[in-house]
Amino acid sequence: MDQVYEHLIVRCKESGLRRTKPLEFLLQVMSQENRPMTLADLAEHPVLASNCDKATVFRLIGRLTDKGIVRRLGLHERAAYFTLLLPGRHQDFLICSSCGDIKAVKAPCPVHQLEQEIAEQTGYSGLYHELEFFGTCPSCQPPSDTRHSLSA
Amino acid sequence: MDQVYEHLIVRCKESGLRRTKPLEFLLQVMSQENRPMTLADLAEHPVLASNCDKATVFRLIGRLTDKGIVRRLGLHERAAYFTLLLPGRHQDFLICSSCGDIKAVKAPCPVHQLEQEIAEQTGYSGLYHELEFFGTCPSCQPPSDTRHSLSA
DNA sequence: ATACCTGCAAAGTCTTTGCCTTAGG
DNA sequence: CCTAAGGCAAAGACTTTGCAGGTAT
Repeated sequence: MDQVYEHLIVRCKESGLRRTKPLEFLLQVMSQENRPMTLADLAEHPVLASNCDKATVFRLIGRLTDKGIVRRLGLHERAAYFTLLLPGRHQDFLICSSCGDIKAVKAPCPVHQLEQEIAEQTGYSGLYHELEFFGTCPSCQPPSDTRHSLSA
Repeated sequence: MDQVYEHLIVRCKESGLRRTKPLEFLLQVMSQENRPMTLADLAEHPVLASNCDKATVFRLIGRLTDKGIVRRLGLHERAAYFTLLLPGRHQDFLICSSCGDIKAVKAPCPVHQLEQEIAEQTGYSGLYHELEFFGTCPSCQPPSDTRHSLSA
């Protein structure tokens, strides 16, 4: 836990971020909580609430995301996504982090068995899952030499 | 495609929704696009933009979600979630749709191979994925008889 | 005929930015 | 010293709601 914190501090330094109090507090909170958190979760956490501004947390998160130290979860646009729920049809998605293009994954989803196990082990009911793959689509990749794009 | 539309119309009727123009247009658009869409995607779609108000789309989506005809994707609170990106550590999550509790899934993630295949088949680079399980946690389930909750 | 639904517009909530000050390296 | 980072406050963006009139059943 504390090891994680130290690791993060090092990576921030390597990334050229200045070691400020707010940064330290933020990393401390995130490494302790170890779960996805919203800006509000973070900013309202006692440690952060009493030590730095919401805007600072916001900008820190932005920098950490740029440096690849933090990841923003979910379909990226800042808006809710909705999809039809059709009986017997389950879709997984492939999303381009750059242009935001979303397409359905053709391959069968390999998660159903795990879903079953989780239901049994945790007592959760009405279980379903969402699986998204993120990456950079061929059109958004920097033009290199002779890469064959097998699909658009 | 049109079959899907008809199916949806039927389900809406069964759910007690009135068959209004905006509803028809919305279902038409969603069944044609067949991908996750934001409220803005929907409301700004030519068909909907010229035929109904944003607020109407919003309320329709709400009703459809209540009826289980549409699903809202992602971690549900209306806010972005952030998580640490630690080398060699991948986390999948189990989220309670009712209380919003988020915990990490213990079991190893079964998706890596598929991820590999997708990278090869689509030409996407820098691929990663997010997998979330949603359901109702034991504490949020209506108290029934003698269910053993094997974990909290 | 009535309850549900729509459109318009305003209010709310969370996010994002400007600007000046502070402080890390 | 110089420039990145912080704090405060205002502006933005998307979502959500109130209300009055329309319409499916």
